[in-house]
Amino acid sequence: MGLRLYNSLTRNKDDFVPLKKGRVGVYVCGPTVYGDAHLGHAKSYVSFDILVRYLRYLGFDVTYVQNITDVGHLTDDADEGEDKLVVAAKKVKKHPMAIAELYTASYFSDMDALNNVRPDICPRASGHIVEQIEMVKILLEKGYAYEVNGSVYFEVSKFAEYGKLSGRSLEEMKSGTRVQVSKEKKNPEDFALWKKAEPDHVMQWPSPWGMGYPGWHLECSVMSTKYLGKTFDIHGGGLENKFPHHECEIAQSEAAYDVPFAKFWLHNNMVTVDGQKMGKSLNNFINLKQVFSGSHEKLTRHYSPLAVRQLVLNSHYRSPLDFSDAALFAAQSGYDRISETVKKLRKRIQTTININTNSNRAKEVEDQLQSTTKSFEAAMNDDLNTSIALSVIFKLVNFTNALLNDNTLSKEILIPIEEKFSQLGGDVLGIVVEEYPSAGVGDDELIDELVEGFIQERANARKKKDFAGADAIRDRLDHLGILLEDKPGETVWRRK
RNA sequence: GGCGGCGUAGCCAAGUGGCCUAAGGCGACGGUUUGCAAAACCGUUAUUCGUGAGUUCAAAUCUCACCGCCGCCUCCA
Repeated sequence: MGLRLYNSLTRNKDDFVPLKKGRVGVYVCGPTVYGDAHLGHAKSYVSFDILVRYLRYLGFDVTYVQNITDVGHLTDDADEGEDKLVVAAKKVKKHPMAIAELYTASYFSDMDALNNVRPDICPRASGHIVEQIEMVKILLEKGYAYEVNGSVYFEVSKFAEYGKLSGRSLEEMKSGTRVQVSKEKKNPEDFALWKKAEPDHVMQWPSPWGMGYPGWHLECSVMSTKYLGKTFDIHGGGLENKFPHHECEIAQSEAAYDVPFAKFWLHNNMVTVDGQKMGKSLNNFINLKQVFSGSHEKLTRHYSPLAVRQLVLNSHYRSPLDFSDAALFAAQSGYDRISETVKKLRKRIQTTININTNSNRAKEVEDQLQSTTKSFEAAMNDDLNTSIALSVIFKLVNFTNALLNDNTLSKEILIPIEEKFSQLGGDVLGIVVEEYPSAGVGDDELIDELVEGFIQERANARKKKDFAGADAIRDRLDHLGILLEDKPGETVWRRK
């Protein structure tokens, strides 16, 4: 059975069949770059990273497009508020584009740390103003939009299928009194395609309707079409953008081109922090950099980026995920366990002399790897059930550790296990990496030397049966976050 | 007010009619190992899935009611 994905458009798990055999176009709503990436970004982009990685594992040639929003999203009401980038820029007295540049770099650095593959194309909204103006022109020509006083609005009632994604009817929306009515709009549900800019507005461009800037839904329609075509395979984004953002994208694109927009709509769920909604305007969000360094009052320690990744994979992308210090701690422990096993396995492969001494275990290993692959693919095929996929990796961890107790294994038996870890845990899930730092992360030689010195001292004490002295050394190092482990013939250390 | 979702062990979390006397991880406890630890391995840790009623041969999974939590409807991944 092949890959099935939950399609928000059909409200069903549909068999995934690409439009063009062997090729898949994926568009994911990217970040608005006016602040550091937070836990919500982690869940969202790890989830879609897994989609892309798994599609590639299945052999598809994937084009992954993720935009960078550097203009156009406003602070409060869709058509009345300020540009968020402008607000952030004013605070530090910089040009909005400088803010966009700063946080774009910050975003990629955090996503790299989470081991997300880079999208193939990361188009900027500000770099596609011309195309956005073109699309507005088409919508005006076709009678789906109207111009008022230098601004252009999309007339929602002209698009019969408006609401098909979010399941809202126009009647419902009309009854909702919370939509602030702009006096320029014919109907409250109409949305801006192009907004007239006041003279002091920093971000503005010339257009047939005067100086202005694009509406907040337009960029995704334009850039997905430019790089993936008018109809493409998968559009992903956060659940909170299902309405109105994605609904408006569909309306604009299908009205303009008369062909279906995205075939599959995937929505990932939200994160909470200690059970509370995390929102940019609520000021309770935790940045990824704070998690990686441990510098947030809600955190008792720092956590590895890949532990955060593992916590995301521990639940399903369509389930909400609650971040808490305890949950992060658990994910870190689990991540460390997998890492230690893979390290141990690789070390054994390196040090094992290549003689076939215990080939009767080869069948056992082969069976295990086969069932691992089968269970893993079954889980991922079922709407990317990473929680089960992760449990399959843990079963392989358990199997491997038990196997490694046998000292008579040949290299040939161990190599396929390592390859399986690298493929499923590495290529697909992204939590097994090619190179692990030898000891503590980022430690310089000085620390290495110092710890080795203490280990030597302790070894001398132990030789003399001075266990109190030996324990004192270990305790002091433990206090500094350095763990000693006595292995046969050597003592190794790592950071907590 | 309208729309949608969730409530599973100490914690995170999968499962959505029979394979469930409910994956997996963390934690805790016991054992093997160790000078003692750590790591690893073995074992224990929900007879029960918010509460109550119903449908069914069969329910964590379907229906209804109630309680609690959350999201969207306004920028947000």
